[in-house]
Amino acid sequence: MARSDEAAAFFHGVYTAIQQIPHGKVTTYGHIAALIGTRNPPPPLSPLLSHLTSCRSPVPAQRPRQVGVCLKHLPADPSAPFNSQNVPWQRVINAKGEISPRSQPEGSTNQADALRAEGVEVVRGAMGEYHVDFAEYGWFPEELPETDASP
DNA sequence: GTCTTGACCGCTC
DNA sequence: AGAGCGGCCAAGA
Repeated sequence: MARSDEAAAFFHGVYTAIQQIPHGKVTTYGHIAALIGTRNPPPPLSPLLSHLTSCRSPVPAQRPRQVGVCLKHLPADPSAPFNSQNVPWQRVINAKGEISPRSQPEGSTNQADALRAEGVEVVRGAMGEYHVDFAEYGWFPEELPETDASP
């Protein structure tokens, strides 16, 4: 199994998990990674990924960073299976409940605007950072819901 | 080929 | 209570 397949499976899992986020709700990069790790070894995911998840703690805590990379590489092409239009990347924020000020400051602003458009109350911090209240808008399911009814 | 960086998280000082 | 550091995986130069 080439690592590219592992990466593809990881990307697929990340995008699929993000698509499960309900409208008007937000979650964290870490939780997305946790969902993929907590999820039982599914057929699409190769055994190596499962091994990595079970090797250490039940949930590897270093995946979240890669989740951000996945979103970074999220194609904007509508024809792609997963694109910025199908995947609500805007509903993913960091564990501090804030929008990471990544490279382009406009990106965070756009993300905050998109969240507000969904009815999410985004509070701007004193340092210009955007904060979202998890207690009201957080979405942290234990596992991914079985949307796909084809076992 | 190798090296550095990155939309992060948790623990430690 | 606040700030700093290490660690993991993958893409880009």
